[in-house]
Amino acid sequence: FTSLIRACCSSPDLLLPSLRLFSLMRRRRLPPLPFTFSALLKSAAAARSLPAGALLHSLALSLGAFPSHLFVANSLLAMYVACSDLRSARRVFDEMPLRDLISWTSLVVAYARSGDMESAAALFASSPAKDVVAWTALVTGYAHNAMPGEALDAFVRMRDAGVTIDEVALVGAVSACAQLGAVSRARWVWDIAEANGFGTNVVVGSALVDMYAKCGLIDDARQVFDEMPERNVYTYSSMIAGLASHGRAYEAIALFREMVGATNVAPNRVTLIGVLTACSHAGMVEEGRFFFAQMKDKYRIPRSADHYACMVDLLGRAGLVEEALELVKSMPIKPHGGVWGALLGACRIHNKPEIAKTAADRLFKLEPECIGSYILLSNIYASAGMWDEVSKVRKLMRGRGLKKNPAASWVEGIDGLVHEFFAGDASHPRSREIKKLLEELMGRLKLVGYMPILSSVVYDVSDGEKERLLKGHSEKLALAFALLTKRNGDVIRITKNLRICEDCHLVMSLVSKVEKVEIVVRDNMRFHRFRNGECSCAGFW
DNA sequence: ATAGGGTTAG
Repeated sequence: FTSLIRACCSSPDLLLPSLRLFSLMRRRRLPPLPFTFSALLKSAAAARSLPAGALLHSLALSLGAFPSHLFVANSLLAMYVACSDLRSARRVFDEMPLRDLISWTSLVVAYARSGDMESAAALFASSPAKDVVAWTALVTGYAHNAMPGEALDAFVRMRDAGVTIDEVALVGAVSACAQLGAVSRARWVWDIAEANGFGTNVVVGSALVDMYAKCGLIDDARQVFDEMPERNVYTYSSMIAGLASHGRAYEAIALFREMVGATNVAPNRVTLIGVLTACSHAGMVEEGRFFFAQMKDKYRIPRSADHYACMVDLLGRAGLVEEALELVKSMPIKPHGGVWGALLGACRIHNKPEIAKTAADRLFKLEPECIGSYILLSNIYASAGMWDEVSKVRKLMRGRGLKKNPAASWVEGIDGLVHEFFAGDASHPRSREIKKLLEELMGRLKLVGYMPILSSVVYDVSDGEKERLLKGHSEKLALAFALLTKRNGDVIRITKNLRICEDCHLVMSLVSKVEKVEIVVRDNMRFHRFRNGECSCAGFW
């Protein structure tokens, strides 16, 4: 019976059969083994069924399997973690008369999944022993909670502690590098993967593809992809999304065609998001419509609100803002913030204050705390010169206690350190030189026809003041610093937390030509690669 | 016989 129940724990659909086997076993008066409970609890965990888990918990108590058996207690703990019931997990942990490393690690994971990395780290620190799995739980916990710096730090400490790194441990570090987007650390992690032969592992390889793509090294991502001995839906989805974010839509679509035509790897909803984003970032409206139409029947993928958001983005970016609005209205499922946000973004590009109002009103209800939509709406009104409306939006923001998060850019220096710049900020030690270089650079650009795009400034101030504000944009400061410190042949890589503005985009293009330098900017939307006066985004961003 | 893994969207 126990073997049969164990065979059921692989699939969430087999929870009921395994419970039925258990009751049959009880009717025949066969006493359950501790392993029987472990197997049953694993089924409940796989099905994420808290009711079934709690029932098994009380049965284990009454039949004496818990808390006396460590394995059963650990299985209970794992079940509560899988069902994201942190409190019950903690209670089981506290009631255990004996705990091993597995119990400690399970609870670390429970706290990490709940987003409480402080408690997770404290628990990890007080755990009496730490093996590679425990360390990995800490590293990936940080990575999952958008704390990539801490994740890498923990990874380094794990190595220093003399723990042998395996594939799973490395994946956490790779994912952290993807979030950081820092090239030198990405190379370092890749070296570790190579040295240990981990690159052939599908999960590590897929993570590396994603990491290189997010670091702006799309050709390296492709190389890792091409050299992988085995690829699955994650690998393809990462590569397609990476190509999409770099504006290489044709390659993304070609890869998708290869995937569905020449492999046994079935695309999923994430893959299709990559494909639709690729179309969007290249203005390929007809192709996007085609893939969107094919999703349900050809690939058996239901169209989610996320897919609609991609379509709204695609249509809206291409100037079909009214059609995008009609698509939202025709949706069979409830549009979420992403859908309205895409519409609002389109209104910004094509100056549609009325539709913007509709979209923003929905967003203010759906995501009242999200600052982005207020700023977008206010900027749309500002470009239309509707200053009264602008101040109304600003007032609304103030009333809700929302503060704009400051624009910032980062660039990795040759010292390997990441240098941070805020808009109009003079705190960098080399700020004077940066400012001087910018002045001189702007002068030179003007000789080749550069005119500052004053409309990129959304404040109602004089033209002179607008030009001064433009010069202080964080990505320009980062650019100047990079020009000041770079070696010949270096690619300048800048990361920005917000979308790059039109004026900075123009300046990057011109500088790439005048200074004969390649510049890669990662903004919050995508990558821009500037070479010889041209950007890979071809104006779509 | 129990613990740790990769992708997406304004």
